[in-house]
Amino acid sequence: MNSSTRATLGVRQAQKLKTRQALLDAALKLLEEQSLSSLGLREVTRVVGVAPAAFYRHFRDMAELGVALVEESLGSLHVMIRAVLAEQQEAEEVIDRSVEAVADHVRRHPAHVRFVARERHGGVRAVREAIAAELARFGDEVAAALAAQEVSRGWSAEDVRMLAGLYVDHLVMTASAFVEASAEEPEEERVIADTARRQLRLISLGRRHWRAA
Amino acid sequence: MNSSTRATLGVRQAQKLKTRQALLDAALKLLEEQSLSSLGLREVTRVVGVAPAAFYRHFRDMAELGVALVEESLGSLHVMIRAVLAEQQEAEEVIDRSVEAVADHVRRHPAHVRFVARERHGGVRAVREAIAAELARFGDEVAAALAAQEVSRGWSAEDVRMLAGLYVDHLVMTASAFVEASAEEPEEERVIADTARRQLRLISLGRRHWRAA
DNA sequence: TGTACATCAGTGAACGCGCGTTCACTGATGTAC
DNA sequence: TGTACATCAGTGAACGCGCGTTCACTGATGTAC
Repeated sequence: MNSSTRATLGVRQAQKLKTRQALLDAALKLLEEQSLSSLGLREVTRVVGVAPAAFYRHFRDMAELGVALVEESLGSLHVMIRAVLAEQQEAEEVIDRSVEAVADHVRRHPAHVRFVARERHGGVRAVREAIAAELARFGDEVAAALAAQEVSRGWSAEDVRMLAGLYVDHLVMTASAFVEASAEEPEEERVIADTARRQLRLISLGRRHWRAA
Repeated sequence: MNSSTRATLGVRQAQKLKTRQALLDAALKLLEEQSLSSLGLREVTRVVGVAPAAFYRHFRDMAELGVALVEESLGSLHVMIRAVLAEQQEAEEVIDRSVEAVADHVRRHPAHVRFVARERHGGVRAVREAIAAELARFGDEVAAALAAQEVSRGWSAEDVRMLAGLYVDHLVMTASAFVEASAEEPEEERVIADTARRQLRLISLGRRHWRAA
């Protein structure tokens, strides 16, 4: 905790936040090897080094912790997406930068990416819904950026949103592929990046030849 | 059990297969609401109505049952994919038929589709690997079919495989979307089908304009 | 066909274990004056 | 600044419960003659 946080929140609240974060970190780490619906409250508190009952000072149950993890995981991804969208460059260059940004993001936050991939269709409804809602927001944001581009002149809003969905799905897919490969040979990472780039190039080509209906 | 099965296997083996199938069916049903890594052996045997220890006559553990479910789930999908690939028609028509086939498959086997979507990135390694291997086979098969088409003249094998991967990923994505929507309003199903068709149309357009490198 | 023995799918009781949740508590931090 | 009281994050013991796994068993089915 830095001094400004302490000054704003007081020692007690700062300590509480610290414990909360430790619970989130411990859970995220444990979730590399299992899924949320099988993660135990006691497992998490044991790693953190607090009594099991302390968990309830921060979360009602594991589902609530999961939703907090979704916010944390997709928050950082959101930042990355915004950065890529902000750049205005040649299509080819945007593709290269995007794939590199995704690869980099996965390298920096492998556990977050794995968590989202795993729980996107996982066994905890509240978490699935939180992920779906956040990915839908990404889609809207990408759609807004696409609509502003010259290539989209004459496109219907639905078509732009459809394309944005394709990009977001592709992003999640690529990130999942990276995170699952990372444990194996580094060569595989290059293959995934290369495939992702070619797929994006093909989509970009389809985009340019789309007949505005 | 029909008479030919009984004649081939004998009463005892036929009964054993029946129990095994009952275990698979019960597990699949329970997995609509949870994930494999949290599914208990006792839960499954309780639904079937056999003693917990009977489970071990059929599977070493839940992971092994999960792998059997992967075979069952992707086997039927495999049949569907083959049927679609076998048809030789106009691109537009192939798209419509494919999306309808996927929608139909999800309507017929919702639990299988949900299972694959959930466990594709789930917490059980053996099951993830079984799904990945089977989807890779689908990709190869789709690639072979694409390569045989006129449009692919001059394409490298890698590019064809890249496109096949895009199709398989899109199929899984669309199936997941259908199965998650089904519980809600039927209108949503139409929207998903419509989006899927337009995305496939855009990809098809990109394919036609791909410069053979 | 009938008999004697072998196989083996499923039983039911037992086990030790870790789980989620509750509760009254403690003691450091916060607040009012 | 100092004191008296309030707050509340974290404790530790206790609970009942369902879990996975083991084991010797039973009795229907299969096999050999």
